[in-house]
Amino acid sequence: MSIDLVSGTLALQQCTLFNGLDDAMIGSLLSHARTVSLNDSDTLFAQNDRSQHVFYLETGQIKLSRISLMGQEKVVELISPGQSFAEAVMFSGVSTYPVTATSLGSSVVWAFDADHFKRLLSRSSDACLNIMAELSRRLHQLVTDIDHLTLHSASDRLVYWLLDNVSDVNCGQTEVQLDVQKQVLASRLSVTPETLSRTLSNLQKLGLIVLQGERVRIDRVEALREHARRTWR
Amino acid sequence: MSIDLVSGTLALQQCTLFNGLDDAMIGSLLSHARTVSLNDSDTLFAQNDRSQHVFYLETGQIKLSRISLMGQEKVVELISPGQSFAEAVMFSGVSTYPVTATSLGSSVVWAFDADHFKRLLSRSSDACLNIMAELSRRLHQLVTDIDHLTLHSASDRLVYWLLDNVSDVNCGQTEVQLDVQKQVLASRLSVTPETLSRTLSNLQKLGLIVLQGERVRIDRVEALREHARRTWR
DNA sequence: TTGGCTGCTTGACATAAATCAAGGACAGTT
DNA sequence: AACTGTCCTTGATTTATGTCAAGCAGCCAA
Repeated sequence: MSIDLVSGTLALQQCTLFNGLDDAMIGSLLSHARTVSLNDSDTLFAQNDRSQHVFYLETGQIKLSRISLMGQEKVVELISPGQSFAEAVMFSGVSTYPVTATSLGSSVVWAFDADHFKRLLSRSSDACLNIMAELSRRLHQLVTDIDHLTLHSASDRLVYWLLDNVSDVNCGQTEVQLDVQKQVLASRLSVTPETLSRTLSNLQKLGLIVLQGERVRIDRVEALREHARRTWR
Repeated sequence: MSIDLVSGTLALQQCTLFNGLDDAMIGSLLSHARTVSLNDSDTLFAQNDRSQHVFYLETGQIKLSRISLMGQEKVVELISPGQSFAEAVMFSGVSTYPVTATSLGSSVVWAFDADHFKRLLSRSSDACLNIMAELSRRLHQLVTDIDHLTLHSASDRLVYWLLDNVSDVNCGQTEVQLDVQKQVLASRLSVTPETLSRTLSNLQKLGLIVLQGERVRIDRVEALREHARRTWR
């Protein structure tokens, strides 16, 4: 299905991957793009599939994961609406996706032809600089991830994730919407669902959070932050 | 100190970060560059320092590490001669280094002005595409690192590292030069020096490697590879 | 209601790796 | 040779987290 030019342009301009491109370029991209509708747990592409597209998530949620040699799955990243993904593959010379993209719930993504995109970029170093910025940000994010995964305990990783995902802090009190299944979050944090469950209830026992089904209430954000800082084990 | 134009150009052309630039551009970069000589454990820049340069390592070895809130150090990357580093910061808009760069032994690095470099890039989308490729490669590398750090055991991580660092395979037999202190390697692999020591001697007991001081001999590379594949725990 | 999903929690147990602590191997210096 | 420092190894012990297994809660369909 094709995408409405006006609303499409508006959407892409908000996305770091595209915002160095002028309207004509975006228009050209959109006219070659198509939308893909996915149902829950549909895979958009699998690890080692030939990579020919760059994607933008319009609605829904996409899980990027890797399957290890032993068949274990690890969630590498969770994509939210408005984000682009699979752009790094396009430049790296690798011709297959290094991860599997699965839809959580139903999603709508836009697929852009990678070669076409690259040709456009070769005409705009402005856009290139933007993309380099985006790639660099992701690099830093990954370095921080490694940091958290290796330097800190399961409990700390959870706390960092919670603090990174607070929607809004009002006088030190806030809520976090877990909008993923706990087992997905567990994989993202590299712990088992069991440990995540125990860690959550432990934090509750400590009076740092209150569990309310899909949400987690944090009464004293500072106290939680302090906890992560102090309990380095 | 300034850098010889001819040998400098030759060197930079070998480095992915620079090989999209034409000779004139490289010349311009070199004329603004300066060399920095470092002694063992000198720091080139520290985490949170203002970032103004991009670096190329001529000789020696550089350790990029992060200090966590609790003062623990984690080695993020080891730079070898011929590699560039700190280029991601330049694009990301962040104005401080996210890691600390320390010299292991004495090193010589070339420092390039980041703004000057960026100005050159804005005139060559060819060079940009090259750099994007390089950044993407690093992204994939980091994703793989996370994979190894979280999906596999300490022993597996060591085996992967050894296999990644074999110099040359002759009829299934080869050697790995550990050219870093074991404690640095341990940090890179996110284990304690004690565990690394035990793991190494355990692999030796299994007849998979032979320890020879600074080097590790691998008699049957395939057997080692098989070991990592089988012992998923 | 009943039954059958699927996801979450909880408990008992196993284990890899960290920690704590001591000793050994070198290399450099006096 | 003896001293000193740094790095590495080895052993004993602890601990966080994974594993296995059972039970519970919510949800949908028949």
